[in-house]
Amino acid sequence: MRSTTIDKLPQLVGEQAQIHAWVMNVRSSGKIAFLQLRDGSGFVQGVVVRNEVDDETFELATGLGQESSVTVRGEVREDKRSPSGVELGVSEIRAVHGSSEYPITPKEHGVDFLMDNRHLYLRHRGPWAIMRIRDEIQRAAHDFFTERDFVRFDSPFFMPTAVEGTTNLFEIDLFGDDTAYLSQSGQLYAEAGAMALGKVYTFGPTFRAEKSKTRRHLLEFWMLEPEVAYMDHEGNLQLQVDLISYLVGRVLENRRQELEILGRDTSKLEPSAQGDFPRLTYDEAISFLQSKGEDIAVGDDFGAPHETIIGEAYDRPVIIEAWPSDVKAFYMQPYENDPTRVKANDMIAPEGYGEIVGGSERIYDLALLEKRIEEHNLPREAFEWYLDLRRYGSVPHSGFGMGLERVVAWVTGAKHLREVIPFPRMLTRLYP
RNA sequence: UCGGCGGUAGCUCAGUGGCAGAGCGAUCGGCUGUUAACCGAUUGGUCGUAGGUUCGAAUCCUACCCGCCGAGCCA
Repeated sequence: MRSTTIDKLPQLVGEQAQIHAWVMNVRSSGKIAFLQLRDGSGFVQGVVVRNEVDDETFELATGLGQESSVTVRGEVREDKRSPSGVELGVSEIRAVHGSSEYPITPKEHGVDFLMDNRHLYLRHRGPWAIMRIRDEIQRAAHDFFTERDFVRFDSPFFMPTAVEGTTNLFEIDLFGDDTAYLSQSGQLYAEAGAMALGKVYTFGPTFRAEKSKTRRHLLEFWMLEPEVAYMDHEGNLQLQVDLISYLVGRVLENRRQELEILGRDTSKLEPSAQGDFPRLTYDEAISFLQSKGEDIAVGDDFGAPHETIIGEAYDRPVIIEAWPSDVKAFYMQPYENDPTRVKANDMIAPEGYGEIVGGSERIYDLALLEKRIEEHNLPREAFEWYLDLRRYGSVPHSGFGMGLERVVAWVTGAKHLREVIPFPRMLTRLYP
């Protein structure tokens, strides 16, 4: 008999099947036992009836500890009570490996305990659903850029200097002679890539040594950063809206079961799949916040509560553009008619998930970029190669960064970013 | 770094000066359709750490450690 996987069982009703699985839980009476089985592809209930199997098999079934690994054979049966519509009438069980005193019991647990046991907790329904949605979003992003003839372009993780002088970086000792920093963004290198290949995107882990202890921060997170030569601010916004609406659409299309396991209200996601995201200028956003009674003035950056207030006003992500240049990074292109504002935007997710995208048109004039580097007190020598991009055939170009975990958290409805990455790295957690 | 809350059995928690508790888990037994199954029994403790007050401290005091939530910073 050929082995199959649980997700394929609904197509095999009435047939014999064999699966390689783990036992999540056993419920039994004297004459019947129910095995909750999982194999990574899905979940199914195995039913073992005493007078249909030999004594040895029945005793094996009722004695299986939580997370024992088993190979199970039986008949696939339709059953209305099962979420997948089928169950397995077990005729044969082979124990692969036992398990006893499994720490994560079928009752409630605290966050810290589950994070201590993250390597095991990943086996459970909620994390399973989230990891499959995370995968779908990454896969969809690659498809999106592939369809648009982008080239994936990998930027280094060891950096000679800060991309944006403001954030703290992790230092790496290079044999005592030199110091490198872990990348906080692949953007500058992506700009070089865009000049070589036209349309590129980087995707990889980035590191921020910020002592942030909130649900929206990790020390290590994954960022998707497209960069496009000859693309202006308007084109940049369009690309962002197209990408985000595409990602949400793909999850709604291919990961319904996972969203249901998570109890996600999909009606709250559907508008975001349609595109047509609202746009506010920075000044309009400030006025809006003031009208809500917030103590904020033009020139201030937004805090997390401000982002939440704006995000909650719309049923889909909202774009905030035309930022004051001094609250944003050094490389952002000012407006021709108002040099105090830059062609930069944030995209704020609904439901309080905060900023999911930050992007801008980049400065392409050499003199202006040199001036900004000086104004921001950045080490000029580390940026010579970056300035070269403005010396030889400089062109307008734009790009943005999307925080993968922020997007996955929003789409899945997760309470904390640590839930949406397999092994979160935080101020208070490096293990497992 | 700052503010708030917390640390008691493997897990989730109750216990505010007088014998260390419950539910779940685990173990054993029962039960023919269970859905975090149910019923009975058994098992289980450095009350975060150190010091202090007291006849007596999980409980009061001091210091420290750790965690959670929020702020700042950011994606």
